Amino acid sequence: MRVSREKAAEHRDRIIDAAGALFRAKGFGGIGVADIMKAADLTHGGFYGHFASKDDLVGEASRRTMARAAANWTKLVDAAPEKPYAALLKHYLSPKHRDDPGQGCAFAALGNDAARSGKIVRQAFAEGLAPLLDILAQSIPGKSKAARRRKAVAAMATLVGALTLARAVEGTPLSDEMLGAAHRELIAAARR
Amino acid sequence: MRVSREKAAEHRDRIIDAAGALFRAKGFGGIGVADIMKAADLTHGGFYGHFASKDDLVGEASRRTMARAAANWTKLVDAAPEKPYAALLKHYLSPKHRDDPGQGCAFAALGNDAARSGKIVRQAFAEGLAPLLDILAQSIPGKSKAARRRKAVAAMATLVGALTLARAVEGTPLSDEMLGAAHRELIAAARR
DNA sequence: ATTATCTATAGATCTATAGATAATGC
DNA sequence: ATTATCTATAGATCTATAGATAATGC
Repeated sequence: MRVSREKAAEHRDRIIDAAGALFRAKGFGGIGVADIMKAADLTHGGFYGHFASKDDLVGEASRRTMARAAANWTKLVDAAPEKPYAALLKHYLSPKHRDDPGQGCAFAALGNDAARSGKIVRQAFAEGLAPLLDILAQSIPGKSKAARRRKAVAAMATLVGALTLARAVEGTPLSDEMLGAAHRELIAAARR
Repeated sequence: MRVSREKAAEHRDRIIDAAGALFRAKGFGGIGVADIMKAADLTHGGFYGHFASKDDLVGEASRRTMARAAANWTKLVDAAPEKPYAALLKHYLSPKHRDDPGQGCAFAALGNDAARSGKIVRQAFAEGLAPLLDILAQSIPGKSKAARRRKAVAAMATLVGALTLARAVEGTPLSDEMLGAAHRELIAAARR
């Protein structure tokens, strides 16, 4: 059956949201169009009325996921104006974040997948990363603007690496140790 | 045609080496058994005489890749006894390493894939990570053994995160900036 | 006789498309 | 009449296996 123009737009929205979660949980190649459509409560064939290809959806879903992350970081920072950096670290390096990749950071969930993707996806990841680095640079203590920027970029690497490794060794004692050590060292680096 | 017992063992070896490179370059799911066998100059069907399943090969190839990394790090550290930590950083965060994932660190190339794998693979990654952390902890300056350990774990997160992100945004200015900022901040943290 | 390898294929899964269906909106 | 969705399927690819082949090594 057909559906109103408004409903169709809502369907497209649901597809992007379902894809955003499933890609992060299983990787770009680990989930098929049919399963994404099933999660959005639509049939497989309808997909190609909304998107030109699966790659097209990969880009859309990645952009939305990263834009939401920036909004979320801004909210976290605004809610803790006296210690914004600590609030970001606590949130990012929590076991809860580690244990729910489908709702978490795109860079920690899909960094390898993006690296293996084409220029368009990598460009989208670069454009999604920039605002997170800006928020970090504004939250982090530091002597000069250049120093804050450098610390922010390195802190992002530590956050993404710690979460990625904590997930890769999940179920072993190294997993919690990874989150704890990264947290403590980032706090120490901020005091420099 | 059949082949000697010795040749068969060499074939198995070649399969594991080809898989080690191809998995790192394309991910566990991004390369098929047929292509791995072709890279090893063998036919597809012969695979199942050497391994019980593709998952079996994933484990073998991961273990070998990580064991070689530990040997390589030891060699790097031994070759620079006066500044072992700096030698490791320079090697790991080089553009050359970024641009050749098939010959590089398994954690930066396959961290996401490992996180989505079963317990057996994650356990293998944990066992492969431990010796790298030990080498880092021995190379890094620090007040106490516990402090060196903590710095080593956090440094590993920074290294893996920086390389992963540099690859994810490869082709944009952020890529080189990521390697440089991680390098400089890790050196600064070691001086604390 | 044993066994490492090869050919051929079964069975599953995945992207993408073609054509039918049915409700919307001019 | 237009168009969003659905059914059905083509074509490609992937893991795994069955059976044939041919060289090794007792």
